[in-house]
Formats: sequence, C-alpha cells, structure tokens
Amino acid sequence: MKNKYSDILKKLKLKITPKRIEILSILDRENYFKSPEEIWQLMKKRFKKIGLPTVYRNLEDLAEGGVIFRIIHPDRQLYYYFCNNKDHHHHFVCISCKRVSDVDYCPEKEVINYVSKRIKGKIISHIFQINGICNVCMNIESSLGGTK
Amino acid sequence: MKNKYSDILKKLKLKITPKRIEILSILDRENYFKSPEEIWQLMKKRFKKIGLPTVYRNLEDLAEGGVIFRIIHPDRQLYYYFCNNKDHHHHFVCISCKRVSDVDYCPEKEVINYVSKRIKGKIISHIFQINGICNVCMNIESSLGGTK
DNA sequence: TTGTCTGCAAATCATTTGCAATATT
DNA sequence: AATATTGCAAATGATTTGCAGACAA
Repeated sequence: MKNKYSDILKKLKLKITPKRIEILSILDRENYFKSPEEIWQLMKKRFKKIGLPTVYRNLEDLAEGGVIFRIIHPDRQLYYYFCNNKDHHHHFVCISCKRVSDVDYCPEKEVINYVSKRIKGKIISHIFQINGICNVCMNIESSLGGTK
Repeated sequence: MKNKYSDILKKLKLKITPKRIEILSILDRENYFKSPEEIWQLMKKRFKKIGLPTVYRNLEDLAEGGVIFRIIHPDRQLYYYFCNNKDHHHHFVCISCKRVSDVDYCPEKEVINYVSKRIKGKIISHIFQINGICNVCMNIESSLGGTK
C-alpha cells in the first residue's frame, strides 16, 4: 500500500517523504474533497511540528503533477481531491457533503469542432465540474420529510 | 443604449446608479474578461472618487443576478465577462489575450443520465470553460515565425 | 422620506515567500 | 556530499466589512 504512493512520487520526481505519503493517504482515504487547512489538521496528528506551508507546497506539487485534482468552489479557496482513476475524466461534487464521484465523460470532443471551425481557435485545456446533491444526501434530505 | 443597462438593473431590482451603468458599459465594450482592479482603473477616469469596494460589490451583485459571468483563472483572482447572449451557453477563453467567445453548446444534457443513473445524484449546477488560443493570437504567434 | 449605495479606512484570511535547518538520495 | 524539503515567522494581496454620509425611488 505504501508502495502505491511511493511510486506516484517517484514518477513525479519528487522525493519520497513521510509527509507526502501521508497527504496522499489522507486524500485517498475518503472520497471527499479537502482544504489545505483540513489536511493540515489531520497531518498534525502524526507530525506534531508540520507547518501549513508544507501542506500547501505539496498539494500544489501534486496537483501540478496531475495526481490530485483541484475542486472549484465559490469559497474562493482551494480544495483538493485524489482519485485512482487514471483516465481523463471529470467530477460530480456534492455541495452538501463534499463527496466527489468520477464522471467518465468528457465534453471536449463535442466542442473541438466548434472551436476550430467557428472560433478558429485552439483548445489548450478545459474545466468541467458538475455540482449537485449526492444520493446519500438526497436520502437524508427526503428522510427529513419534506414537501416544503 | 443607456436604456439597455437600465433595464438590466431594473430587472435585478438594483437601483440605477451611474456607476453600475458604467460597469456594465465597460464590460460590454470589449470581449475581454477583466479583473475588479482593471475595471476600477477604467472607472476612475469618470468617477474620481470611486472606491474599489464599490466595484467589488457591484460586480458581485451583477454576477449573482446572472448578468455578468465569472471567468475561472489560475490566478486565484476573480475576473468578469459580460455578453449579450441570453441563452444558456459557455465560454472559450483565450489565455493569451483574455478574449472570450461564446460557445453555444452545453454538456449538461450528456451527463444528466449518467448522474441520475450511476451516481444517483441530482445536478444543481455545472461549470464548463474552454481555455485556449484565439484566432487572433494564433496568427500573431505564427507570424512571429516558429517551427521551434 | 426610506432604503439603498458609496467612500473610506481598516480588517480578514487564504496563500506565498525567505531563509536557515533538516532530511532524502 | 549535493539537492530537495521543511518549519517558522513574516509578508502578500485579493476581497470584505463597518459605518457615516450621499443618492435613487
């Protein structure tokens, strides 16, 4: 299990430090997106002296390496999410519980033509994120009773 | 022409102030996304004493009302864009010159099924933005000569 | 008039940076 | 040993807030 994260770091040419392993492990543990601050709090359980900048720097490096993903949030704050899905994909984000689900569909191919023909431009990247309510939260909601 | 903006503000139940008119006019003038700071600089030409918070507050209100759009940018900074397109649509953003072009295609319908069947969730909103190089910038680029 | 909008000054707060000490390879 | 990583303290900088005066309806 530890090897999984070591391999990831090795591929990114990042040194294998216990803190990086722990960050990946924390994010991999649950399908929720997390803020640097939250991750820092969890890290402090194991590393008494860890600094918040370390968390920020590592999250940034990992996201840059494409190993974790940034979640777009109105908070004007960064959130991160790890998933094992190696193929290009997108995310469904529950705005209630922060759970993330992979969406194995990418709209890029639908607009390549549009962009090249009509806009005569070249696509470099794209952002696609679906926000909503996950099934768990929908059930909670409905069990709270509520036509109103 | 002035009526266009007044009507917009009226619909949003916002008071019709010269500053709001000017913000809309500035954003409507060119197809570029702009930061609050940039807009503020432009505003100061007419309103000597205008404060930056006024710009922030109004941009936020207008975006909330769906009249202007937020552009997602790695700067961790807000940018705004105005377009006359009333139908639901998305944007192609030139990362070189900040020009925005409308994309009259929405991927939501492609994933409604996916989300309801496989994730069993409910979509509330979605974000789709295409980043690239516009035709103007591509031509500049290629005229700079460049196999390398 | 009445509630909204604005300017100003100050606060907030997530994120970043510099640098010396430490850990990884 | 050589280089990358980290902790700490301090800086940064976009955005927000409180409040009293000004303005739109």
